Amino acid sequence: MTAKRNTWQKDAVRHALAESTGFVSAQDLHLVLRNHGSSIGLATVYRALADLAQQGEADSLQSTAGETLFRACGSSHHHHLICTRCGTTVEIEASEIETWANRVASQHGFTSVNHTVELFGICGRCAD
Amino acid sequence: MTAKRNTWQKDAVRHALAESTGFVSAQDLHLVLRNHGSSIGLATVYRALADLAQQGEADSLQSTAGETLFRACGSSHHHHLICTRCGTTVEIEASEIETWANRVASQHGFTSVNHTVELFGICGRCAD
DNA sequence: GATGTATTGACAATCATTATCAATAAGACC
DNA sequence: GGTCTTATTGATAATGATTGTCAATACATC
Repeated sequence: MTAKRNTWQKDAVRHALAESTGFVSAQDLHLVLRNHGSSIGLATVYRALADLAQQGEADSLQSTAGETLFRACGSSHHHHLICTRCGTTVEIEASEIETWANRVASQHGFTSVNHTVELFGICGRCAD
Repeated sequence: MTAKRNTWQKDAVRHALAESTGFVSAQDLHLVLRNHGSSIGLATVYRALADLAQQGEADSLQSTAGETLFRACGSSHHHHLICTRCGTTVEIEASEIETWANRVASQHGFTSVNHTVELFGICGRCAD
C-alpha cells in the first residue's frame, strides 16, 4: 500500500491552483508560490500537479506552445470555454457531446471512447 | 513577395506524411525518411511540417507526451477519431459540433470561437 | 521522543523543438 | 548553357519544459 503523506507543499500547490482563474503551467505556479514567500521546489510543484491531475482534482491540457497547463476543477466530467486573452475559463457540461461522441465512435466500430473537447474564444470583458 | 521554392525535401515530407496512416511526429517522419535512404535533415522535416500545417495540407495536435503530431488531411474543417492502439484515424465532419460550439460560446458572451475536438478509442480490428 | 520511509529540493539529465550560419541549389535572367 | 540572387538546407548549438537522481528532511506510527 502506498502510504501517501500530507505535506504543506501539496496544500500550497492545491491552494495556489484554486486561486488561479484559468489554466496555468507548473512553472507559473512555482513562480507565484515563490513570490508569496514559499521555498517550494520546482520539481515538487510538477509532482504535486501530476498527483492532483491523476486524482481528478485538476484538469490538464497541452498548450500549442508545448506546455502542460493545469486548472482546479469539479469532479464531474466537463469541458472548458477559455478566453485566449485573459484566460478566464468556464466549465461546460455537454451531455449532447458525450452522446454524439459515443454514437460516431460506434458507427465506425470504435470502443472505449475518450474525447478531448476545448473551446477557445474571446470573452465579453476582453472584447471591448 | 516571399518567393517560395520547390525542393525535393518538401516533396519527400509531403509523400511520407501521405503514406502514414495516423498521426506522426517530426522525429518519426525523419526516421522513416532516413530508413528509406534519404539524407534529409531533422530541422528540415520540422520546417516542412510547420509549412504544411500552416497551408492547411496537414493537421496537427499535441500528444499527452508533449510532442506535436501531424497528419495529411483534406482541406475542409473536420475532426478525428483515432485508435489509441494502431493509430488508424478517421476524419469526421460534424456540423452539429460547430453549431453547438457557437451556441454555447455566445451564451457565455464569447466571440471568435475556435475549438479542439478529438475522439480516441479502440478500432474494431484492434478490439479482437 | 525514536524510527522507518515517503517526500522534498538542488541539480543533472533528457527530450522535443528552435536558432545559428556557412554551404547549397531553385528560379530568374541573359 | 552560364551567372546571379537569395531561399533553403543541414550539422550543430541553444533553448525550454519536464523528469531522474539521491542525500537530506519530515510525516505518521510505535
